[in-house]
Amino acid sequence: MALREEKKLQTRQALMDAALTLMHEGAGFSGLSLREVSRQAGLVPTGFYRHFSDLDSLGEALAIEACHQLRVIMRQVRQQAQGGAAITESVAALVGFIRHNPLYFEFLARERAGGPPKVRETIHLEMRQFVAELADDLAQWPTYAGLPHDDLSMLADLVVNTVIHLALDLLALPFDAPDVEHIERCTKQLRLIMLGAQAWAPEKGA
Amino acid sequence: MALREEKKLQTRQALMDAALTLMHEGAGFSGLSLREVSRQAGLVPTGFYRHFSDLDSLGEALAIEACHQLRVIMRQVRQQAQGGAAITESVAALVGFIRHNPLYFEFLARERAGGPPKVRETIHLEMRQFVAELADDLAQWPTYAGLPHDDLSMLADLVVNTVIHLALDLLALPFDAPDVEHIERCTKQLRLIMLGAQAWAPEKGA
DNA sequence: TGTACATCAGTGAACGCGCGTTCACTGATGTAC
DNA sequence: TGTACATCAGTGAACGCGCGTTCACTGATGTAC
Repeated sequence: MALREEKKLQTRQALMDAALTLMHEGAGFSGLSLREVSRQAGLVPTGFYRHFSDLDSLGEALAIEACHQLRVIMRQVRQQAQGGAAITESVAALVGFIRHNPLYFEFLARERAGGPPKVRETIHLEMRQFVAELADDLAQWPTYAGLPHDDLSMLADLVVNTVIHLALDLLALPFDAPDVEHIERCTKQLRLIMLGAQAWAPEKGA
Repeated sequence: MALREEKKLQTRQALMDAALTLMHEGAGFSGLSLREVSRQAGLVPTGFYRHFSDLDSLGEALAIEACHQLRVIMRQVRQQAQGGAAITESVAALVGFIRHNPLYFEFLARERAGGPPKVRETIHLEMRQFVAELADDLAQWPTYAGLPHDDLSMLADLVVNTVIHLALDLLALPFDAPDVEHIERCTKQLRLIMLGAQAWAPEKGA
């Protein structure tokens, strides 16, 4: 029962890749058609139903997988950061990951606001999870240890936001365009946020 | 030639409103059809062509109008801010505007990342304009007067971003849901950013 | 003011097309004995 | 190991439907005289 199962998973992945590829070229997930995606995956339209009940279901699978990938990346970046790397290096690492596998990031960035309700909901829940994890991390730092949970969450939200905005900007550029400007701006913004947090901490911790 | 022209403008506006209404209920601009929009506007499909050459052209018109509205609002909010109002009041004013006319904001927030290329481009250009205007404003403040133009632009970008994120969150909520939490978080974030900017200013101005 | 003509926003029929979904099928893969 | 049967990923024909777009039209509004 191994060979058959494996081939099925491959086809399923081919469908997801096909959707991402078409979205990259076109007008977002809502603009896709079941036949178009199946064709791109080298599958006859009716074969689609062996893997997903409809297009929305594929959309949810994409949202879940994209969030999973982002989570893995965020964990690595955070581990680097705990190893003492500065903001500059963390941002560079994130940019590397984005450039390495851009299609899932593009999906997240575009459908977070513009996608079908179910997809938006899935992404939204995952994002809250990221923010919570980052807030827990920040609580470990001596500078922010005294902050109430609410404030840590607010800070983490601001950081995640700023980074997502960088991702959006990078994905909007052609693949070979110079991106130094955007990366530097984001790095500065994060440094400014951290300065703000330091000024915020004693004020609130007192 | 006044009556006819006026009626035509009314129908054009009806088409734009129809598109916004359908987008609010459904899956974004890419999910709209020309016939659907025309029907919602009380117009026969072929009548659409008297006003727009195709759906994308309507999309561009929506982008331009939405940006125009946002610009007007931002100007008012900034004038209030120059009158000495604190961040809290500025945010409250912005929230009021968003709640008062949410559909154009929803269009901007959703299609900024997820829409067709032309629409994204239009919104992107307008956003850069906002950021530039805000940067000019900030340069008037004594605290930031010494900052280089790049840093002001970076700061303005961060502020605009944070506010847009608030708008996205508010629009994702049901109309009558409690939004105090989000508003407070955004207000805190802006205060933190301003603290960061104050710490940043002498560092760079020296 | 009245008349004859021009404009043009909105109509309605018609077209070919890609869509999502159904159904019965094929044949390779997996299982039982 | 060999055989008979079960499973099920992928096929291909067929359907009814809404789509975008064309075309010739109608009749209210606007203009010239």
